[in-house]
Amino acid sequence: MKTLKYSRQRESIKEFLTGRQDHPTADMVYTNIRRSYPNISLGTVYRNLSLLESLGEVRKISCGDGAERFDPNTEPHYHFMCRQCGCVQDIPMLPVGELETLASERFEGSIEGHTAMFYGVCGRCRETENGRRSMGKTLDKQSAM
Amino acid sequence: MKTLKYSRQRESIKEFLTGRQDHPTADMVYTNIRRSYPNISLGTVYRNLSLLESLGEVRKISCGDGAERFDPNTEPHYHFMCRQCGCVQDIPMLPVGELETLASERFEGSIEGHTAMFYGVCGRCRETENGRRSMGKTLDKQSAM
DNA sequence: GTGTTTGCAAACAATTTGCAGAATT
DNA sequence: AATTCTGCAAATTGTTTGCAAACAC
Repeated sequence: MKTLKYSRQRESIKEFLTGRQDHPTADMVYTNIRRSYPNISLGTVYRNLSLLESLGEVRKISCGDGAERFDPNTEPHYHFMCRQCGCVQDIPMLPVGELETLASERFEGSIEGHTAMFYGVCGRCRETENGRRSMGKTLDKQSAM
Repeated sequence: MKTLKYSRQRESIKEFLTGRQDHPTADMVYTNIRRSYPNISLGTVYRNLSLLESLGEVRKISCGDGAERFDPNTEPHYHFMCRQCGCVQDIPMLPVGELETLASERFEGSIEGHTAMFYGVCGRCRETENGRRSMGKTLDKQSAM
């Protein structure tokens, strides 16, 4: 049998994720959880994140910048990624179901869902960009916290 | 200065990609190009793919299944990924620009573009699924060719 | 006690990079 | 001749896994 046992590590990973809306990577989760659990290992973080994902309690999002990101919000919704700072945010709009209808019309497979990713410059970067231009490297990884 | 010099390797990578609509990974490109250029190295394939990408001649698509895929079609368009066999296909529909308008309305950053990925079961898998059920592993990597 | 979860380290997979030599201009 | 590009191998990065000990039930 495959019963699920309690683990404070898993609990705190879930709790940490729930309190964030920046869609952290496994490594960001690890770095932060380490404050409360200095002995937790990266392996445990990965194991729990994928367990939580398969339980449907978190969702994984691939944004093509190397590491996967994790989202505590499992309701279908769209994302935005900033080409300047690389941050990932939620887009506060309802997914457009009609897209799937449109897609199905010309597609021979069955369509069960979809995701969307918007690109551009986030609000914070836009301010900076307006002030002083060309401040060196684009898309530098944001710090662990 | 940063001039671009001809290379038969790059040429053949581009040519190979153009002839495919299955969005191969770097490794698939490598395995196939090797028939014409047995000495080509994986590093060269990666270097050229990202060069071509930065030249805007191919597009990279991340579908969260480990490896990035490459698409010779740089026109904006949507993709589909089969949860059964993992294949990635184009969706023959025009991107819906209104999505960006909708997203902009409630978002403080600037939106410059978007992509969408549909999920479901592809036409070929649907047939198989109807015939005999539960044929073992789901989502097994497709062969290199 | 039985079975699940952890920490650690080693294994893996995908991608990048340094360098000397080959190819292009 | 000056640069760019290649092959090779080593290095990085992100993620997974085997195993003995720790923990939950």
